[in-house]
Amino acid sequence: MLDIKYIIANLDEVKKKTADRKAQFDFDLLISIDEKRKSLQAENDLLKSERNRVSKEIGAVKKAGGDISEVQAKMREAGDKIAAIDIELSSAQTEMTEMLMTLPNILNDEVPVGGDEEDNELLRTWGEPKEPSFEAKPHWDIADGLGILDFERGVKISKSRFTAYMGYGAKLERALINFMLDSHAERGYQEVLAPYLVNAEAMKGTGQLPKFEEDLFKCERDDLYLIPTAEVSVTNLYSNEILDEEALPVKHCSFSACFRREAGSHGKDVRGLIRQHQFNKVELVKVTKPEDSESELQELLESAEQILQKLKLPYRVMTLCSGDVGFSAAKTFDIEVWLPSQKVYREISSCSTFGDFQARRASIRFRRKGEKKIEFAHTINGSGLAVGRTFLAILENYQNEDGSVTVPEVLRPYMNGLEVIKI
RNA sequence: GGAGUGGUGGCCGAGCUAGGCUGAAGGCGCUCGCCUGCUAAGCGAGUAUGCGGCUUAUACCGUAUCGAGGGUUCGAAUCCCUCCCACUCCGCCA
Repeated sequence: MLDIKYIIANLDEVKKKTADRKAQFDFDLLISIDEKRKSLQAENDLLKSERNRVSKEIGAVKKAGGDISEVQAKMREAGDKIAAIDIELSSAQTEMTEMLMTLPNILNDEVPVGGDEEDNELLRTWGEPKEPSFEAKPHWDIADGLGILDFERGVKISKSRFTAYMGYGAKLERALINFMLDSHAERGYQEVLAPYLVNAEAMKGTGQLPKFEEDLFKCERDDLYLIPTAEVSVTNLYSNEILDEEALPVKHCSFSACFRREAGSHGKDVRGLIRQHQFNKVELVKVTKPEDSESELQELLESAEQILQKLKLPYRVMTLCSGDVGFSAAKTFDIEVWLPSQKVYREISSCSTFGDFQARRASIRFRRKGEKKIEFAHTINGSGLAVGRTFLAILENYQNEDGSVTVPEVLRPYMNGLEVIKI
């Protein structure tokens, strides 16, 4: 959420940045609601002030045995008026907040202006895409051959886009999770295991609600939502808190299953593990001071990249353009891993800084040592990495001509020393 | 799911069946100052947040907030209603 005061003071900039995203927003309406809200409050405060003053007097007079019936009647009228304004005021406040909750974050200046992912900019590339001497198979064929993924049975017990991992498949997935968590822990990230079901407040805090309800799985009768990413649960651990400066930066790594309805992506990536309703992910989450957020974002990006480097998987890093940056983010880097079967790079991580956007929504604040003033923190997060996509990238990049898959060296300690997955 | 207890400031904890002087006693913690050879103790002062106003470095003023929402009242932490949450016991269950 943006600060209404900031919006008013920097209206042109905010309008331009919103337009760069190709987002629609009625700023005139917002401003008029805000003005209405302020004048209502001024009027209301004045009346309440008067009421408080007179009420105290009434108490004193009554105690002294004086007559209060006349003032009482007058105050009754004042009370009615206050009640009426209260209703108007709170509806203006609600209206304003609801509007603000649908306004996307302001993009950082470095974000390239562009329409869609075609306009994303290449930041760097790591590793050489290997050219196998044979025709690279897609991961679903490899997995089928090895019996490590059971797409049919996954669908049988649930629905499409749900998959069962079998045998070494399950083990490889688990190895990846542990490997990733251990790697991040070495870099100072504290591990967190948080709830997968969260309330609407948490979803509003990180920006999934109110705008993107259709993307979420909801447990209607309990009024809880399945998290689409651990970002939601981990970031919101600090909601409505005022942190000590020394507690910053908060650095967490968190494994979770993630649940996404993938509304609007029917027919996309229907085969294989690329786009599942449920997938595993190790998420990195930071809460920082404003002045540290840029360097902490870079560090977080490197933390995500090191996983691919250790796994020796070729990748590239893209700076998302204005049209492709998500609603809550101020700037985003995507890491894309090489997939030999499709000969393309596919997203495997998304690392973003949110400025104080989420912190305002979730009310995550901090106080500098010796200062009285409270400031909003900055939040940062990124996948480190999407485990399912890492799994499939390994199958494709480490596949051998005979259908077996070599286990990346760094994973072998997590696989009881297994070097090759074969039939 | 059944029965019971309870939700007050960073924490503990008064106040809540006599509704006003209680943003809220007291204690702890913390901050600053004093004192002290050092530490401890002691002494003094301070110590919630949102919104609005005014300044804009502070300060200050108004208002709201004692789980949430609503009601009664001139006035509610205190009375009434609804909901939420936590804890204990029973049941169930990993």
